Order: sequence, then structure tokens, then C-alpha cells
Amino acid sequence: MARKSAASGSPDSEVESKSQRTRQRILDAAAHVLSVKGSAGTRLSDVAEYAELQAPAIYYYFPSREDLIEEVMFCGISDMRRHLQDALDALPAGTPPVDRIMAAVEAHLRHELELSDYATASIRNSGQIPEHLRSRERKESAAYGKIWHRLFDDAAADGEMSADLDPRIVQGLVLGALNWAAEWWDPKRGSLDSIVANAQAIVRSGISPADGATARRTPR
Amino acid sequence: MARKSAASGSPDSEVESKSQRTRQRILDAAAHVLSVKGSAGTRLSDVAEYAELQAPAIYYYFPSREDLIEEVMFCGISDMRRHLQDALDALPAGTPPVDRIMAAVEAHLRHELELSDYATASIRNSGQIPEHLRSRERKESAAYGKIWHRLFDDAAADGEMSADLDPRIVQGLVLGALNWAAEWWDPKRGSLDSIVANAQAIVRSGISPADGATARRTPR
Amino acid sequence: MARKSAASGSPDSEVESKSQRTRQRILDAAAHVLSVKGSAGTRLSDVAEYAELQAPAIYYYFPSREDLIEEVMFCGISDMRRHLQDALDALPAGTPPVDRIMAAVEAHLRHELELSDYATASIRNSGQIPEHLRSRERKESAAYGKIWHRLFDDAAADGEMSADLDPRIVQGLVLGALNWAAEWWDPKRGSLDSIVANAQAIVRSGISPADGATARRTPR
Amino acid sequence: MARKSAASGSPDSEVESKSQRTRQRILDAAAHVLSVKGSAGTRLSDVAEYAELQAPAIYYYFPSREDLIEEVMFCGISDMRRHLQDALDALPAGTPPVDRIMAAVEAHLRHELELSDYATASIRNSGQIPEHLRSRERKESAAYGKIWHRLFDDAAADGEMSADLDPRIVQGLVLGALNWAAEWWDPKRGSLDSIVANAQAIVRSGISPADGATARRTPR
DNA sequence: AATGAATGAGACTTCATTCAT
DNA sequence: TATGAATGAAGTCTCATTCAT
Repeated sequence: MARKSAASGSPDSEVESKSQRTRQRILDAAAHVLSVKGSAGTRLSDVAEYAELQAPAIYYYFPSREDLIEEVMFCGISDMRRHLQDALDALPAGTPPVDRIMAAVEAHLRHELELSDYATASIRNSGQIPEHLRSRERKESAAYGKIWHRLFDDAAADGEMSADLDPRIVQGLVLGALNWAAEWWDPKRGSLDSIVANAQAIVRSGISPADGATARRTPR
Repeated sequence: MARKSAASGSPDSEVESKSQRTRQRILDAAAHVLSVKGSAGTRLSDVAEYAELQAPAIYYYFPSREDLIEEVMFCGISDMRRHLQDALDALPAGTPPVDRIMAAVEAHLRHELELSDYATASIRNSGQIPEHLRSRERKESAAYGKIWHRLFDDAAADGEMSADLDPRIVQGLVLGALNWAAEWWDPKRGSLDSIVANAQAIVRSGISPADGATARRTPR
Repeated sequence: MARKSAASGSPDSEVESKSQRTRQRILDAAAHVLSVKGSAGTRLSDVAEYAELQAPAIYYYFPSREDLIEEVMFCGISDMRRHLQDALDALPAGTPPVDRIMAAVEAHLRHELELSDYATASIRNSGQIPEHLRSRERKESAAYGKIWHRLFDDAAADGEMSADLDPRIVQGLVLGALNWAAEWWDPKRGSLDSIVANAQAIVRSGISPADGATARRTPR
Repeated sequence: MARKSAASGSPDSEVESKSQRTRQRILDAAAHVLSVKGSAGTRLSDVAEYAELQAPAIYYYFPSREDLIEEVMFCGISDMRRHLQDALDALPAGTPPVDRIMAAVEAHLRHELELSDYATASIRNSGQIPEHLRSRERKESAAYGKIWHRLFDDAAADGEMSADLDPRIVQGLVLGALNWAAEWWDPKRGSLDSIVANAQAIVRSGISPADGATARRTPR
């Protein structure tokens, strides 16, 4: 489940030095612990145990616990963005906005649930880490949001989204639905494919301009 | 924003002893800190400061930090359930399933965003507190889930939900969308009403049986 | 040997709260350890042991190890200055400069050797503590030096000091002789009185204008 | 300012192996760091940096940090003694005791201030290193003291020193004045020559039998 | 001869918790 | 009922030291 982050930017060459691999092992371990215990609950001894070395060894690769956490958070959102961008870039030119959104939903869910402790760590902790650890993460996060933002704006512009909806709010709700999946999804009790399908279906018809039946307000 | 939990079970009688009020102040403070810093990041000294007393005073009201956290978590989900149940009970008999869902969406969002640090604390930390603090919370949580479960099942049974959808998954996605709102909603940048409206609209048309336009899978 | 520093500025009332006494005990212990082990060698556990409490208790009174050290250093030089100033103020008006120097020599030696670990700590460590701990200490230190400076300048102005001598250098040498006494003086092997007498004698005739016999340079 | 210690005993032959030179570089670096940071504050990584190699390399030349420190301390005092002895031996036979003292004062000051981090390290740390590192150093130190002791005793025997003075105490004070110079002397603000001259003048007339003007005690 | 990598001991510091008042 | 004072456990981090290369 843990996976090396592509943070180094290098092509996934298998010829990494032992040192690089150890550093990666620590980062992976940190992502894992972080995704489970949260920022404040992440102890270096746990990370070390998971990475199969002694805690002080971490300091050979990272200047401090905070730097380690910061890097995990950054990799999490950064990898996610790359993953999403790749998925969108792979679509044929002229793919209609809503179908692009479908692709994005799938990319987000698969990356989050299938691939990466980093994504989970990043998602779960973005609201809890101290401000000063967020400068890089915040920038990436904004960039990630902007991609989604454009998706919904395009859909709205093309009349593929109900005019009643506020694209920003829709984006918050949709991403929330996807993000939260990490909290409840149990691979043993349902396939990832089915989640993807359900999410896509709801989002597609959820945002599509009503066919006559405009969303009515609940009477209060 | 902080609010007293109705955990004591007593109707909101104004005749609370000073002792009861202090206890409540501590609990409120704990809910607030917990909702912001997370379970592991919550320090008794922070709670005490927020409650305007000294940390050791907390021990006069709660046996330990863990008990305090446990109680907040329990109150959070327990209040939420009561709130939701009240909202549903208030609906006229014969309200169609989908409209009941709309009411539930609104109740959940308003309780979470408007009323209660407890709800936020409970939502944010349910995945991070140690297992042994979750026995009461888990039971309430299951009960809460069951209410929603029934809502979606009823909708499905009445043909008001697309047969393509898996009610459990839909529930996860919908509740995720609602829960996550606490992470991004900024009261200064958008009314709660508009969030409620958008969420209801998406859920309503998102689950409704497609009028011809079945959700298509994204080609991969 | 340890002694309470007069840092509080309060008259030496014996009615100090228990808290104040504990704080003083810690400060005294720190002065002692510091004077023996040096700045870098001073461990909080040693201070705590000497003060008869547990190391973390120190944090109830001082924000950090550095603050504790800084305060000892400050008290050391600050007390010393007060002591010297008091001794000089006690001299009858019109006391000739050289006699004032004699009084200063005695005051410095007695304070250093008889009264205060603080003085020793301050003297021994002024060259070894990190710069950022020296702001207050440096100011006091400069003020202390200025007192001596005036003493020698006055002596020179009154013709009581050989014109061959550079007052600044003489000051350095004289204070060095006095400061270093803490390194070698063993109360068991010589009275403090005799050190005072010897130091005074050497300084008095050492700086007095030669009676014909000007200091000759050693032929090289 | 750093300088190779003659500890190896070999005359300054230019034919030192690279290994010997590296060892010397480490020793010099240690002397430097020790003279600035003190015994407890001296980190092997600092020494290594100053010697331009990695910390573990030190272990190729010295069994441990303590051994390294011990050797610096020993070299410091040992070089000093040799330097002083050489200076005294160079004096013409029959040089009067006081002039021998003048020569000693000059030798001590020049060695300390001009030549050697070792001397400074040795002087500054003799009171702070743990006992078990002092066996060799203590012996040399005693021998060094004995030289001075004889100088003052001779002066006293020849009537060149005031009978009021205690030779041991005078020695302590004089050496203190000289040792302490390292703490305050700034080559940029005064020539070494002037310090030597001032020190000699003070010591010469400071110890010389008073010409009528016996040192009076300060009235208290 | 020297270094990169890692470890164990021990330091400073935080924090939940206790206890006397 | 609440606090000031103190403690013990545990976490982060530093540093001397080791070891394979």
C-alpha cells in the first residue's frame, strides 16, 4: 500500500542508491503513520519502527520531525495533482467537461484509495498541521483546487451544470465526498470500481441541469 | 459557536448548579480544542485556558484526559443523532423518502456547521482516537448510520433512487460531502443556506433514477 | 557557600514565599554547577540534584535551561557591581584614588571568594556562553568595567599612577589577577585576608609612580 | 594562530608523513575549539569541521574524544613549560632573580597570546575538565608552577621581593593576571608589546621591597 | 586513510497527572 | 472547588562512537 512518492522528480528508475531508498522508506513510513494517527499523534519512534530503523537515524535524512511531516504533506498533494493532471491530459481533445469531471473523480478516488498513504495523510491532516508547515503544501493545494475549479467552470459554461448550483460549493461537496471515502471504505467490503461508478453517477446526474425537475427547497 | 451538549439528558433547565456549569464549560472547551487540533493534539492546558481555569481543575470533573475526550466524542455523535431524529420526526407523516433525505441533509449540515463544535470534533476525530475510547461512540455512530441507511433504503424501495446505485456507497459519499464541509466552509464567504441548497440539489438529482440518461462509465 | 542573589531587589526580608525560596534554591544550584562545570557542562539534572528536586520542576520557575543560565550570569555580575559600588560609597569623601582602588580590590576578592558562586560562575563563563545569552550580562559587565576604569583614570589624573602605565591594560591585568584567584585559592591553605593583603600591596606599589626607579624593560 | 604542538618531541623536521600531518591538524583544531568553547562545549563535529574532515576520521588518530582533549591539555601546559624554560635558559648566568621574573612574564604572555591555542585551551580548561583527564596535565602543571615558585623564592631570598609578600600568593596573582589576558586582549586594540611592558612594570615594582612605603591595609 | 550510514546513551523539554492546601 | 507546586513518563533531538566499505 505504501508507495514511493515521485517527489524526486526523477523517472522511476530502479537504480536508486541505498541511501535514497532508506530516505524513501522513512518517508513512506511517515506517510503511513501520519495517515493513521494524524499530525500530532505521529511519533518518530513509530515512524522508525515502521521503517525498520532507530529513531535517530531519521535525522540523518530529515532535519526535524516537522520537516519530515511537511515533506509528506507536500508529496501527498503534489503527487495527487500530478496524477490528476496526467489523467486529464490523457483524455482525447474535445472531451466534454462533464466527462472530464468523471475522469477526475476516478483519478482522485483511485489515487486516494488505491495508491497512496501520502494522499490520505495529506487529506486527513491538511486542517490540523501548524500553519508554518503549510507554505509548500498550501501552494500545491491551491493549484490542485484550481484544476477542479476549471473543470466545474467549464461544465457550467457549457451548460452541462445546472445554473442553480454554485461551482465553488459543488466543488467542496464533491471533493468532500471523495476525500471522506478514505474514512469508511473497506476494500474487503466493496470494490473500488463500484465506488468509482457510484461516485461518477451521482456527480454526473447530481450536477446536470435538471430536466424540468429543478431542485426544490425543502420546506422548513 | 460553542454550545452546551445536551448530554446530561436534562431538559435545558436554567437551574444548573455552578458545578454543572463548570463541567459544561470544560466539555465545551474540549470540544472546541478537539475540533481544531485533533485528538492527539489536544492538550489539557489548552482546554483549561479556553475554559478559563487551571488544568488540574479538570480532574475534579473528569477522571482523565481520555475520559474527557471520550465524552466529547460521544456527545458529538449523540447530539447529532438526536438532532437528526428530531428533524425527521417533525416531518409530516407520508413525507416521501427523498424529501426526508433532503431534511436529513439540511439537519446534518446545520448541526455540523452552525451549532456544534461537538459535531466537528466527533466527525474529524472518529478515525483517529484510540480504539478503547470508541465503545460508546461507536454504538451511537452505528445508530446514526442506521438512520441514514433506512432513508436511502426507503428511497430505493420506493423507486426514488436509481437502481444503479448501491445505497451503502451512496450513504458514504453523501455523508462525506456533508462532513467535509466543516473543512472548507467559511461563514464569511458564503451563506450556510446556499450550501444547504446546493447539497440538497446535488443529492436529490444525484440519486434520482435517471430520466433516460443513465450514468455512463468513463471510458478508460 | 551558595548565597541568595539580591536580584529580586527586595530588601533581604526573610519572609519569602516557599515558591520564591525554591526558585532561589534552583538559581543557587545553577550558579554552583555553572561555576564548577562551565556553561556547556551544566546539566539540568545536576542542577536539580543540587537543588533537591526533579529536573522538570525547574521549568516551573524558568522557561528554559538557557534562561536559567542567563539569569545566573546576570545576577553574578550584577551583584558584584552592587557590592563594589556599596564598598566605594562607604568610603569617606576625599579618599584618595589609590585607597579607593585598594577598597575595590578587597571588595572584588571578598565577593568572589567568600560570598558567591554567582560571581565565580559569571567570571568563569563570560567568555564561553553563547552570544545571545549575553545581552543583559554584557551591559552589567560594561558598567562594572566602567567603575574600575574610573578608579584607574582618577589615580592617573592625580599622579598616583605611573605615567608609563596604560590604565586600560592595568585594569585588565589587575582584574585578571583577582578573577583568577577563584581558580587556585584554597581556603584551607591560606586565609582570604592574606590574599587581600598581598593583592593590595602588589597593586598599590605596582602602579605607584616609580620613586626614581622607573620600570625598566627587560632586555631582549 | 593555530600552531603545531611540539608534543611529538621530534625537532621540527619537515619530513612528516601525511598521516602525522593530519593528526596534527586534528590536534590543532581541537586546541582551537577547546580554547573557544571549553571542554564540555567541544564537539567532535566542530573539531572535524575546523580540521576539514569528517568526525569519524578522528578515531583513526585518537581513541576517543576524551583522549583528544587530554592530549591538547597536556600539550598546552607542556609546550608552555618548555617555552618558559628555554627563555630562562637563554638568560646570561647571573641574571638577577627579578630580571628572570621579567623574562618569565614576557615568555608566558607571548606564548599564551601570540603562539598557541594550546596554551589558551590549557589555561581556560584546567579547572573544568574531569579529574580523570588530568593526570599528565597535572604533573606538567605542577612542574610549571615549580619553575615560577623558584623564581619568586629566589627573589625573596635575594631581598628583591618585599618581605610582606607571600611568594605563593604572589605567584597566584601574577599568573592570574597573565592567564586572564587571553580573556580580554584584543590584538586589534593594543600591541602585545605594550601588554608585556605594563605587566612587567607592575610586577617589578609590585613585588619590590617598598622604599619606605609599605603597603597599608585599607581601613574597613 | 577516510567516509557514509547507523546506533545508543543521554540531554532538554512537554505534558498528564497527583497532592497538599 | 480550585490552584500552586511537583513529578514521572515519554518524546524530540544531539552527539560520541561504530562499522562496512
